[in-house]
Amino acid sequence: MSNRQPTLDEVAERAGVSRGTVSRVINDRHHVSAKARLAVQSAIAELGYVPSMAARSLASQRRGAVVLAISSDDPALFANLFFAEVIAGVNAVIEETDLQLLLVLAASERGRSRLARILQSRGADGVMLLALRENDPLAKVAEAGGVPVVHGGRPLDGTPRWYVDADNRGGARQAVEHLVATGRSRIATVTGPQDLNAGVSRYLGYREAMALAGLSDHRVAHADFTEAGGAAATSRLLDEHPDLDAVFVASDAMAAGALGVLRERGRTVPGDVAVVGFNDVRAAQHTRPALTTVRQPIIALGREMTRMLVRLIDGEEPTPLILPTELVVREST
Amino acid sequence: MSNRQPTLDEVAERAGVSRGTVSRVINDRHHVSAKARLAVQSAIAELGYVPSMAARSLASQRRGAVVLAISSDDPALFANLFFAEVIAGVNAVIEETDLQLLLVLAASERGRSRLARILQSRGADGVMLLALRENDPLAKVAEAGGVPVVHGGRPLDGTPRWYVDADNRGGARQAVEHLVATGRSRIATVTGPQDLNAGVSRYLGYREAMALAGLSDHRVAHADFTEAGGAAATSRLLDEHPDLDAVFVASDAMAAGALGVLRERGRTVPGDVAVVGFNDVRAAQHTRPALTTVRQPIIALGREMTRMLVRLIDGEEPTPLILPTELVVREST
DNA sequence: GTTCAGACTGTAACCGCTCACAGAAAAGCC
DNA sequence: GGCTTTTCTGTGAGCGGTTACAGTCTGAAC
Repeated sequence: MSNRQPTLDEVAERAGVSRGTVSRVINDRHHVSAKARLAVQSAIAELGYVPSMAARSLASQRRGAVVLAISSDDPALFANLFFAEVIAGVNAVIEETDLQLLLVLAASERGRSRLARILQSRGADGVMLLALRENDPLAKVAEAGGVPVVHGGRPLDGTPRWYVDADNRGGARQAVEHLVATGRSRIATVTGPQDLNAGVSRYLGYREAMALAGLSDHRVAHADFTEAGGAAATSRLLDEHPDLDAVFVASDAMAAGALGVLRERGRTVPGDVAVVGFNDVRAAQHTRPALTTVRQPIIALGREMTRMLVRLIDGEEPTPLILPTELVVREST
Repeated sequence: MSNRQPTLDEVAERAGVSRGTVSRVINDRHHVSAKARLAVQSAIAELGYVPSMAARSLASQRRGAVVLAISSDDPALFANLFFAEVIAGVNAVIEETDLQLLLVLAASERGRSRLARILQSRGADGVMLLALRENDPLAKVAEAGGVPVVHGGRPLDGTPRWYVDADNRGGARQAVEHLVATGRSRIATVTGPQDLNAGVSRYLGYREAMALAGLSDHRVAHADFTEAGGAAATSRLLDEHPDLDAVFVASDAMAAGALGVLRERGRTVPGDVAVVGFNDVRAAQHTRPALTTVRQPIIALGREMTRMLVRLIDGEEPTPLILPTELVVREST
């Protein structure tokens, strides 16, 4: 059944031309007469010819594939809507090209060496990198591969040449400004991990907005982007600053935890305390009260990373991109 | 910087042997003297040699890659923890091999033809298929590729030769038996879509358990696995069968909807009505009351699919696999 | 001391495509 | 019509491996 696929030579013979001409038609090159092109095209159609990736990439020295490397291989961490949405965005662009998408989950040493092998075996024409912590060795591995690397989100240490990031700082500022505008002044924040750019930038945005509004920004608790962490941080916040009337929580998961603690502690939301989250994950609509939050264009992040990488592969020189965020006001403010 | 990678010939020369011998060492074949093997190995280490995927797959006619095809390219649908967890499981096994993982999101015609191209260009040694609805054309495309195909979950029409599935029927039966054991007898069910195997099997399990317990299984409402659908179905159920004292809901998302409706209608859970869900998504712990549910081993699903595919590629003949589910009792029963 | 099986090694023919180069055909010019 | 350009086409040498085959070398058996 699995009859040998036809080869370029068979197409050439059938079309009555030479191998070179068929190759030119396939790769849409100039210097092919209309007649020859037509003959080749119909031969291809009749034979159901599809060029062999392997032969093509051996001869041309490019691979026709890119890798999406995610710095996480703990299933619990990877199993995260964020990644799923990024992948959806990446896929949307990949589909328009004839590139293939290689997925590498690479937080461990093992995963990293897999990526290194792929790159060294000329296995990909480019890399997209996601979710890097401070000093993540994955970045070095990727950069050493000799192919373009696009970062999703800036790593904390140093700014890579090419990246796409959400406007974390601006979004945080927006959120806090909204709180100020609705009459809050003793505004606290629960931050994300401070070894992650998103954590730092959102905290920075909070401080900027507070400074601009002439408010004190000392009501701070650091957490880790998880629901439990958010709950604990909120608890500390209430202990230390019982007067707070609003809290900007740097992720929706943490905000869910915060809402729970506020309820337990007898504070009404948004009556006593207004709450703003960050990310706009689907669950944000289902908290009670529904969460006001900053929407991050995650799918667009994936899409734009991929566009940027494709441009790099084509030899262009794109510039880094910061995607705008958007405040979504619901019931919690 | 991107200095040409060393080739096999350079390794051969440095080791003072022929190309063939180097190849044998790399592929761990017999008939290589210890001396030659050692010389080659150190030459490889010194040169940092990594074989070229492209050349190797051209010559050997295998690709060193498998594709995971997901029948969904609507970002909203794909952005689903289910898929993320499957991918995590797949990755865990892939990491142990030297296979690469190609991801194809293929619900549309375009996605499907991409998969077809990959297979026809001998771009993969095997395919894993996920989330097929009745008559999903993706299945045909995959089967036509001439490489082994492993299904994740049985499609509704026909049983594929190789698949891994969760024990949907058994899990449903377990759930209902639990309700019976805790003293319920007027047990209703909200089903999933009946063009999806999971929907049908869970309904079947419900009916089996009811029959075994000698109870009537006529309290049924069909829905679509979404929260809104589950809410609407529960509403209908309460209208038509106000006497029900328990409901087995075929997914957690639908169960969340059901809990909302029950609360609105003034029924206490589990006092008046016990509720069991299915899947054990993370959110199930956060509903109020926390949801009793059937845990599906999603990561294991990905893992076992991949193991099965690897065996097939190695020429073995694995048998289909049904993974056990597990009842997780929380507050709603 | 032959003979011979068996372990090792080298050789060379592919695998299916790309691409630089050279030759042929067509077009443009005087 | 001859000559130069320009456009098209064929040719052949790789790309970097795998693998069948043939040859070499060993030690054991006779």
